[in-house]
Amino acid sequence: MDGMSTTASRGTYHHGDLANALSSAALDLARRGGPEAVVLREAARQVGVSATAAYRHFAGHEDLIETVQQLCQTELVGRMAAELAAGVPEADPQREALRRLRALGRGYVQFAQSEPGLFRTAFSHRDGPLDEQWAALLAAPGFQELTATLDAMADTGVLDPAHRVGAELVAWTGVHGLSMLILDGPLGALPAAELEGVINRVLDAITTGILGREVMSPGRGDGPRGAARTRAGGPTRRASPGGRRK
Amino acid sequence: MDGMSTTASRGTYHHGDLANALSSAALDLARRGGPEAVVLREAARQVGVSATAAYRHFAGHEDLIETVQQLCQTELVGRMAAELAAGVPEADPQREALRRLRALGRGYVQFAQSEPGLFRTAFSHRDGPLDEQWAALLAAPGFQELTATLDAMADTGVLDPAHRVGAELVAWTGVHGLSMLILDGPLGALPAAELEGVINRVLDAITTGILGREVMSPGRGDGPRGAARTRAGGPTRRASPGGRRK
DNA sequence: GACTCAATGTTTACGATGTCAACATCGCAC
DNA sequence: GTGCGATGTTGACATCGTAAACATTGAGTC
Repeated sequence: MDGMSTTASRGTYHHGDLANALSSAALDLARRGGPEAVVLREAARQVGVSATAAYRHFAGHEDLIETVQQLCQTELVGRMAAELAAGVPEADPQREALRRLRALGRGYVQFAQSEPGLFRTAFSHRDGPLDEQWAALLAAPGFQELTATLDAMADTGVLDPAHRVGAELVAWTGVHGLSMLILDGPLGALPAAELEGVINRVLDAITTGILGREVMSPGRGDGPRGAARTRAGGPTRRASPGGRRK
Repeated sequence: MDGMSTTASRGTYHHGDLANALSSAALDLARRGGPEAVVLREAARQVGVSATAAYRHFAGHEDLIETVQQLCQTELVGRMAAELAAGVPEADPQREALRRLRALGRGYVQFAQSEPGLFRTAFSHRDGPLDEQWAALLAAPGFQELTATLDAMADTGVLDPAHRVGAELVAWTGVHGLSMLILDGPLGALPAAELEGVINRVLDAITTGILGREVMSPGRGDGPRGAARTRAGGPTRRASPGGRRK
């Protein structure tokens, strides 16, 4: 996807593909040290160019890191899709849908584990307009697969249509919180084997949470089943992919 | 909790309580702008002291921000406990346990919403030993209440003891992911009313996920129950990281 | 082919930050 | 009172983001 890009001691005055080279270098920095490691001067240094040259292609540090963030998000959904494709499909449509849901979740968490720097960068706090920040992610294959999978769950009958609405957010918040607590929270201290158990436990709970049986104890008839007001509206109206570039 | 602390133009050469004053000032910075706003020189400036004076009380910037992080975590659990105390107890022990679980979750998310800077700082990435970073949080009232509540759920029978193990992490990861996606993710773009719906939807799902009924569709006898390998019981030996100290 | 000029890089410089070293001032024990 | 350790201050340095002024190049145009 990139010729030689980074670390090129060129002889020509003009680089030829500085924008991409800088992005790649910055992405590498993010991979190693997360968002705070993305430093403009260092990226320029690695590309073999003066620091201020970056300003011909990026509005500034903020713009650079924003670009890197997009790349990180792309890698994330890539991993999700990869994990989905890796597994073997099940014959039964219902089980197949559940398998896909889990595969997407695992991909999400595995990406966070294997690329902590990129994951943190993908979700690092930005100030700009949220639409532009997340539009691409939501429209990307990995997330579209999630919607499709949940639809399949509803279609095949595993998932009560009444619980379909907002289901993507239940899944997303679950795996996201899990990933975050592994990277920046106390879960990072767990030994691998134990952590694996926790991950499975949470993924199970996410599935269960999406299926959403009644909340009150089902083993006893006394509980008024209404304890959970499920008035979740349609989330995330899908943002228009407006292309801005200063 | 602090006398006059910040913004004091003192006449004395010695401040008297610089450590606390700096912590408070830094906490304020975190409140406004999150972890990256916690800048040592600015804190010193607000206290009315030279920048390097801070080094008499903190090892450096890292140490300062680490202290602030602890304070943020304390405020978080405080909010959880407050939300718990605010609600009216239910007579039925089962419903009471469920109410408490939800109150803790709401407190968590509400803190993230009302104090985004503090929340982000509370979970900002640190390098140090994880034990020291999280030991206090896990031992704090707010989190102890969570354990107690889940125990109560198990004791009263709402929660199948088989699903008790790891339940705190299901709850935590859920509310944490929700909070994160609101602050640093796409959920921040949602209008308040819609967001409220999403929050309730996710909190419902968390409860359901903890209760953990079987995963395969129960409405139809065909589905071989076991589709989603619910082998969470594995090595989920309670989440508290062993207390090792540097 | 020489000229023009907009795009692309470079040098220099400024303010801000974290941090160190050397110095100043205070309070408290003897 | 006299030291002396604790606490603050001044000055300096490296690094970072960024702006201004200057240099180099390639692509057209005559």
